[in-house]
Amino acid sequence: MPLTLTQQAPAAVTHSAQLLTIGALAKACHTTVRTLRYYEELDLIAPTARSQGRYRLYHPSSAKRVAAILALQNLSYSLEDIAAIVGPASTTQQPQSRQNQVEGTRQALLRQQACLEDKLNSLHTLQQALANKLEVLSTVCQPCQAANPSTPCCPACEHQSIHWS
Amino acid sequence: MPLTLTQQAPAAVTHSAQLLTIGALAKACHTTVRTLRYYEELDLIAPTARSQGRYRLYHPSSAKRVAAILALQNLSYSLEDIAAIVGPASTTQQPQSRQNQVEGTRQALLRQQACLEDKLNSLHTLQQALANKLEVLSTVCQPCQAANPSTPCCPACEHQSIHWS
DNA sequence: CTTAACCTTGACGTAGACGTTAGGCTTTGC
DNA sequence: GCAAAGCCTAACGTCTACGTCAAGGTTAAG
Repeated sequence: MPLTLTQQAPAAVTHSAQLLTIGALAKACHTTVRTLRYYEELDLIAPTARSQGRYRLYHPSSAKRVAAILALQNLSYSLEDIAAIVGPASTTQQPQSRQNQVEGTRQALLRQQACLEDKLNSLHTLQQALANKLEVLSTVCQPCQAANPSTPCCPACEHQSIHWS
Repeated sequence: MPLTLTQQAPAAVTHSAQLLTIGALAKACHTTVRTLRYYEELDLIAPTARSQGRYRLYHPSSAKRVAAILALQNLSYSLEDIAAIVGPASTTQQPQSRQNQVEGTRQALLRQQACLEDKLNSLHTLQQALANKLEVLSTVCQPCQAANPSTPCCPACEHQSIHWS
């Protein structure tokens, strides 16, 4: 949700409110303070406000964004790719028209969906190959165990490149 | 297939044979010489022999192993994980019993299958979530475009965390 | 025999994603 | 009002997976 900061430079707010310090946010997201600051450097997130003492303060909803970033990282997207997917934190802060917001989100979702499809495809291919190999291994190859280990394995193995070694 | 090197220290062989130089192997695998040497440092591969001038020489079947490594990398496995999957090149060189070979391969395949399953699961979950979000976006959220962009979006969006921003 | 193309080891450089330390201010709890 | 815990900026360190010289030896071709 828009971190509604109607454009005033991050106000010096008392820590009291519902806002989280960076440590609290980190804990909530099971990550580290350093990581969050690094994300800020890359414009992936931005504090909702700053305390009088310049502490970063975050709206609890920021956790969602952080969670999304971490989830994408788990899928081995680079932070650069992730930035392209979730969009920069800074422009995000600027109030856009709701229409733009919705469309932007939609585009991002579609991009992500496309990447995902690719990954799933290659993984499925690999899964197929793996299943085949295991099958051959337990049927054709098993009987040939008596052969000299330094000779090539059975033709079926050869053909399907069962052994890597 | 076993790189049959019946234990003699890599013989000084003339380049002539069926063996590939590192450059040729690299080209065959669409990778670089540096990469292959790096894999050797990590004990992921090893040359079949050396020429008189200490050139690395590889049996063509080495390409399969390299291809396997590259394929796994493509799936964003770290080289360390890959080493665990395909096993070290050095011990692989030692002739084992065929039984051990088969069993080792089977174990490796099973390990790889388990990893793969995990990845596929998280990807599928994400895919589901994505589809849901797109659905909500085009049904529930679309009508609410007139609202003030700085207010939170519709409850459906809120509930499903549609917007990251 | 010479030369271009290729290979050798060694070593330093790089980009991404943080970890860690230093020196110092802020906030909270008692 | 004071200590402990937490946060600040700045900057250097680290790990992975190579890229990129450098200085020199090796091979295949003509």
